[in-house]
Amino acid sequence: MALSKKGEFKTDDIWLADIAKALSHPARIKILKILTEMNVCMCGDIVELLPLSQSTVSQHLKELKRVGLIKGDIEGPKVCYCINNQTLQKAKKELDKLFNQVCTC
Amino acid sequence: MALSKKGEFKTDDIWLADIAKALSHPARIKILKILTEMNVCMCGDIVELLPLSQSTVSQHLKELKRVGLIKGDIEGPKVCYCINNQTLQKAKKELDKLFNQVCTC
DNA sequence: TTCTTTAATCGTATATTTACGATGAACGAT
DNA sequence: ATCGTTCATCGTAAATATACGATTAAAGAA
Repeated sequence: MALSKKGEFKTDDIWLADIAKALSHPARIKILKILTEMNVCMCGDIVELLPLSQSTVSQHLKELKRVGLIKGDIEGPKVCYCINNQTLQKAKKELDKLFNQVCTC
Repeated sequence: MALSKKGEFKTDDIWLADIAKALSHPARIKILKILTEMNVCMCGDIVELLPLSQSTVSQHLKELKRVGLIKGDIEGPKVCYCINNQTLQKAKKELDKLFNQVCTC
């Protein structure tokens, strides 16, 4: 693991930081758990389970979608949200890599 | 994994979100890597390796210290920073738990 | 067509984050 | 006692995040 000098940040670090940012709010962590539990569900269902307004939940969903952790399929007026396993798996792998690098235990 | 209703967020989710927040900037990810590579080092050494000012790096170190991911031992005018393996291990465990819950792959 | 449902977006307010230079405090060395 | 080194903190500016209610858009149902 070479430490590059002053230059810019590595693409990998930027990507991982961005994933971490998406996970940096308890509402978004809970949304991921809800989507797992329900397998697939609508925004309204999630609003029911969170102490937040519909517009705020929509914003959190947008952030999770931005980094690709979830997908949203439009079905008429509804939107069917679900976990995006591909990104999730990559995130898991990269986080494992970081912790294995950094953890000396 | 029971989904609690509207109420407040779970303590575990809040803690994990807070750890994720600490990891949500590439500078802080790189700092963790630097501290691993060097084992132990001063703030000045880290400033040398990042495209940020001393005061900004100090703020990032403070954020990592806030969540307990690093420790700082004062040695005269210097401060010796190092990884806090205990918190790191707990973070790894909790993140693994989340991903194992959420990842259906 | 009109009404209802669903969810995104707009407008807005407040708080937090990120960044910098300048200053200050702590300590060792001279 | 003074100087240099090291790092935290202060003051500040700009950007981003979080939250809400109100509005809009899109589609199915009446």
